[in-house]
Amino acid sequence: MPPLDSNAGALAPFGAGAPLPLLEHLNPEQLAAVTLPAGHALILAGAGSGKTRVLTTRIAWLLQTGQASPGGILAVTFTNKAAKEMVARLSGMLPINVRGMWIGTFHGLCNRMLRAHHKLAGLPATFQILDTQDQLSAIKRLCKQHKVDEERFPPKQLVWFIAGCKEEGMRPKDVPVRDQETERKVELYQLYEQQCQREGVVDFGELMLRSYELLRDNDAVRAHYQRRFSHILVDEFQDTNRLQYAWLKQLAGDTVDGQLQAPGSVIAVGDDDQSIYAFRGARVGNMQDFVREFGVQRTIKLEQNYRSYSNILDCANALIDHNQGRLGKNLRTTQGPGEPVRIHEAQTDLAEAHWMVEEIRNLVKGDEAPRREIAVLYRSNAQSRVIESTLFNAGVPYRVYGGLRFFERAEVKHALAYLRLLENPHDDTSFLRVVNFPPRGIGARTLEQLQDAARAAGCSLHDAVSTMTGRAGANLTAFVALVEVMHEGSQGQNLRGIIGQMLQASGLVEHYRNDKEGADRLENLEELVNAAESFVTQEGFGRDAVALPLDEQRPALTQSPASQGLDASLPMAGPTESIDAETGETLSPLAAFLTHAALEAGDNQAQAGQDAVQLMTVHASKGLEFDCVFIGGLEEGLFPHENAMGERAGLEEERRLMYVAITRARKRLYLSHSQTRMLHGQTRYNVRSRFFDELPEGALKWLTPRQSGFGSFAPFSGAASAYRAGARGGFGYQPESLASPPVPQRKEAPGHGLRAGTAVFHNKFGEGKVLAIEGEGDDARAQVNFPRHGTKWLALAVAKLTIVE
DNA sequence: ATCACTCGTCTTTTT
DNA sequence: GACGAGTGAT
Repeated sequence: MPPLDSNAGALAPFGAGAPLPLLEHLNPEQLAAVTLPAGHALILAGAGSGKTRVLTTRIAWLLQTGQASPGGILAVTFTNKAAKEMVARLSGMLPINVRGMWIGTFHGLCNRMLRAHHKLAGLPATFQILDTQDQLSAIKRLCKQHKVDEERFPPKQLVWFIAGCKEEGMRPKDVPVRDQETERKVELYQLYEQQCQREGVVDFGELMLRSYELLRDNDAVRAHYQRRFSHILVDEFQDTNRLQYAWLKQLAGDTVDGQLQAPGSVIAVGDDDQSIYAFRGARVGNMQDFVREFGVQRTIKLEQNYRSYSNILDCANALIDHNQGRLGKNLRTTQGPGEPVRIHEAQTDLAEAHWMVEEIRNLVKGDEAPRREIAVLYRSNAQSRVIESTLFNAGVPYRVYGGLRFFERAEVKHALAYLRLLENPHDDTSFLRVVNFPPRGIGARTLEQLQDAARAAGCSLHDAVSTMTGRAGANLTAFVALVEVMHEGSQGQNLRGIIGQMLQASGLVEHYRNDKEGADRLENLEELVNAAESFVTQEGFGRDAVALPLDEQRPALTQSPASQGLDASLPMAGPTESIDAETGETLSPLAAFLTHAALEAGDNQAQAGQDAVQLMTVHASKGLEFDCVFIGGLEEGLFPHENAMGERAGLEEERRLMYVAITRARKRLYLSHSQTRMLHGQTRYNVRSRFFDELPEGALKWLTPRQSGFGSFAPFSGAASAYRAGARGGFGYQPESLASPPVPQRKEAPGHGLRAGTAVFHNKFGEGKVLAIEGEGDDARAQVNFPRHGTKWLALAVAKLTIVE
């Protein structure tokens, strides 16, 4: 989409001139969605139907035609990635400063609202956000303090319980108590809330719930935002939970006699067939509720798929048709049938991996697709191990999505904990995290005493330090003094200076420098300084973190009449001055950065840029697309997963998951299953997934002979279709007899294919050159020289080295 | 305080 | 089978 021509003609109100360039190349359904008249609407956007394009073009069109000002739009997504993408595309379409617009994640926007009205929301101005790790450690601490039997009430389960309550919008008093166990949990929920309040921290669920309550309980605030946001757009609506839906309703308007009086327009974009997050509270039913409660008049289906060939879409359509209660949608394409969907049966998980790698190499060799356009998808993370090692042995570069992200790494969290103490010394979670790290002679017993003292006095650990005596007291006092010194040293410094100073003064740098395995960690700490730097400059320390857009961040449609007199940066336009008074504050760069770190964990893509095969779970693949897709482990018990097969809802979600997986592929799709698989250290004999029987035969090509109807007629089909080896030995079920043409069991001989002079790539160290090889098999080591990190000996069985061609 | 050992877990995950 | 958390010994 070319950038908007900024002459007056192009900005003429809708209908006054030639068709807008913005609207070119849209199909009729897309055009209808983009130019919907004011009013609530549901857009059912199938996979690959140009959903993001429609969403962003709609916003651009609203702005361009003067129907909305930047400040009047609220667009909400689930992930930072999606929000960024929307912002990027929008700024490509219009010469607009999108920074001050309310485009972001649910949590990001809630945070923004709470920062602006922190007093009304009952929070300190500098409240910090607990991530899941922090939340768990806060709960553990609480459990210890209240002598909770952690056998009966595992902290993890409590976290889950509390998060679940909040997702349903329930405070402790709202939770129905059926039994003693629930009663105790509710009690702990309440204690946890008190603890968080005392420490000035909120978890993710709290961010959402507080923001909802702020709107619900405060007429002036609610009225203000309702007036302000004339256009609300929601992405991935099928993934919203009850609370998020309720939050949207508050923003949209007030309810009279069960019907929402919402003058503005709410556009919900989603796909019920791609709802795969029920396990974390997503409620597809919100789509039906939305239609009913908002009195939706217009529903538009985007069924034209621009991604895949029809064989692939036929599979997707046929599969999902087995689900009940769908809103109903069928993907179509004008592309031809393309290649058949290939199906392979392997004898073992290892053989399956070998087959995949062989196919991948052929694809790359035959120039069918670059490696980055090939994805291997799996249902559970455990499956990645075999595939990774096989790829590694074959010297095929690959990249695994998911895993530990930057701001979740231990050393980074340590550093952040120090920074948080600078902002708020009463943050006990952070206090405990670093009070003895690096070690300074403050042991568990001392901390127990300190916690008792703090509880007795009803104060923070920081304030309880003064009650401690003896050597322990002296050590604690020294720590508090250290924090105080760091705090004073940070005055008048920029963010980079503050962090640099903290890294030195805390002893973190010293500690990792003395640790022989600390090099990576030191590097990550340096990276933290860089992250802070780019946060301040490029990221413009703004969208999520700053209290509210201030004057210098005024977003405006430059040269556009539409923006005149309508200013996104005035949150409190209108007769609500009493609230207005609250909004003049900005967060310090440090506080803003800490918020950013909590709200956006960063990615783990150290090796971005490398042309590598993409490995990820099916969940992680949502929203992505690839030329060639492999889906492995299509076996009863694994996909569909055994834990989900019990009830229809669970099985249907598995089927949607499969639907998501299939629709990732543009050109080629490979499905595979294995007769046996190593799981939890035991070999399991698996039956082919029922999903194979739900695909249209005409679109398939069986690479290995199909065992007719085996999946459905297995002698032991049913809930427990996966059998443990040994438990059923001698049942007459011999994998050998059912085996298809034997998969060549190639022993990966020398495997690594490295020799002196080979150019290699390492996830951490980048490109380097092999100097020497030593040992064989699992003991093989290579000496590699990396320009940036010097020469290192790396065990090939451990280090991820790929050969650079 | 640090290491070595056992024990338990093991579907999916963003914020 | 493999990893992390928690515990006990030095």
